[in-house]
Amino acid sequence: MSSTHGARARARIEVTAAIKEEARRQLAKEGATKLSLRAVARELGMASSALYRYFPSRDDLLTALIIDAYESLGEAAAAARDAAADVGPVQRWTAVCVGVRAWALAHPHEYALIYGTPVPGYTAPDTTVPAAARAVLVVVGILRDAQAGLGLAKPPLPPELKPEAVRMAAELAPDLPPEVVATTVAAWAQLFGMIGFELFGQFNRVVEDRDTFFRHVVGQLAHTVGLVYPQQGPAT
Amino acid sequence: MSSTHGARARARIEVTAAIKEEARRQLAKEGATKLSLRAVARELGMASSALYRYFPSRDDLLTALIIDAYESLGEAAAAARDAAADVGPVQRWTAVCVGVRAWALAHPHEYALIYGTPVPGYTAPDTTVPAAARAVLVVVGILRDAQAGLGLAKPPLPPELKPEAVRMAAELAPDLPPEVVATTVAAWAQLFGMIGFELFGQFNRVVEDRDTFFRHVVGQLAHTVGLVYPQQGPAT
DNA sequence: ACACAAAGGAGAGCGCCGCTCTTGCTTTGG
DNA sequence: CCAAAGCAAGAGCGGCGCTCTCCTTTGTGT
Repeated sequence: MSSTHGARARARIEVTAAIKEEARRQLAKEGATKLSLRAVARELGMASSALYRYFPSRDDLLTALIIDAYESLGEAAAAARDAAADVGPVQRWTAVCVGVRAWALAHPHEYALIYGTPVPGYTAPDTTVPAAARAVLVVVGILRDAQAGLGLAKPPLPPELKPEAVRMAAELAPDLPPEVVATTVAAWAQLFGMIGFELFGQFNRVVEDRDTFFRHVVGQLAHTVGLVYPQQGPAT
Repeated sequence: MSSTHGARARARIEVTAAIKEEARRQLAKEGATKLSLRAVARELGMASSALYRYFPSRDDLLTALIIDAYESLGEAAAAARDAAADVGPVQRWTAVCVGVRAWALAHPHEYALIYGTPVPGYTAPDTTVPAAARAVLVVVGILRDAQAGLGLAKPPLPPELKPEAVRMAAELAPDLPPEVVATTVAAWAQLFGMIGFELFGQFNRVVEDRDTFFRHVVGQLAHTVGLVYPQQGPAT
């Protein structure tokens, strides 16, 4: 029971939070490569060596920030879904995609941290996996709702990809058709291709009206994953 | 005309090439963040300060490597296209996409350099733009050939995106339908979403048979950009 | 042919960085 | 009450990007 017993344990929690807070500030301002333990310690008025009592290395600090970033993105996605609770599945899908993009634009360095180039040694610990899954589970939930409601179209899938799709479905959403799960994973990756291109400057001098462009592409993606416009009424 | 006159100018070219070569080696082995001017100089047996006669800063060296990487990718794309000269447009599209992915898998750090997180204060100089365009112009050429041959389907496009599409077409391929150009840009971004996810570990424990998965998604993308299977015969 | 300017190379040094080790001090728990 | 554990601080190591100074080599105009 030495969790939050004494003042010592409490202080440790507070200092850890303060370190992460300051690190996040530097991350947002300068990016991951400029984040330095010495600068964090300096800003907090402590010796740089003392910081190693809380994070054994710079990469461990970054890992903590990565997990927080995944959580933050997951919350943004969930919030976007909840704000679009009373519209059709396609609109809800679009809302979540737009929300994810908005989060990325608002937190570019944190986006880069989780979806950009991995850090030097680049072995993501398994602790990041559940956090990373949160956002994608939001769209999976939308597809689930759509299936229970208006229904889902079954995207085409070549037979040689069927076993892979079945495996993916078993791991991500056993109650959804494998075709839908496989296509959703692809759409998810494609979504972040769009966002990454916009964020990392690949759309400079190419795409100007990015809001409209993004919404259109996301609407097309809704089609490919099996969501259809409610007006068209799928067969049940 | 002091271009390649004396032995001095020649030596400068050679030393510059040697620096880039060694830098590329380190880049391929350790990644961009680990690339250090001092290590390059050490490996070349020269003082680190001497290196600044050739590249005024580390970022300038990186910029040179970025341009080379774009060129390398463009050549890989062109080679894939030429190797698939005698098949239909869809197969040629697929071949180029597969070639781009293969290049990325073979040169992960160079891929990360150009499509991953940009370096901190770094804004891509305009010299990189034409190099970056090479690869995408390869697929534009395929679409051009398809239009001249079996024809192109016109992808759906909402009216509010029409002016944007027209602008993009004017800049990239004036002889192609704006709908096709806009959709191709989106597909290009989506393609790199897939590649980035695979390369940066986002597909770990999610997608296993990545060859098959990638080929399928790329085939679907061929549809969305307006390429149709020759067997189905488009209207002319 | 020779002096002179330009270019390249080498070393020392500045202020950063991540990280370790040692030395004390404070809190904690038996 | 006292040993053990936790924590802060300082010094220090090697490495980094980059600058400055000094010296040698090279090319060139007279």
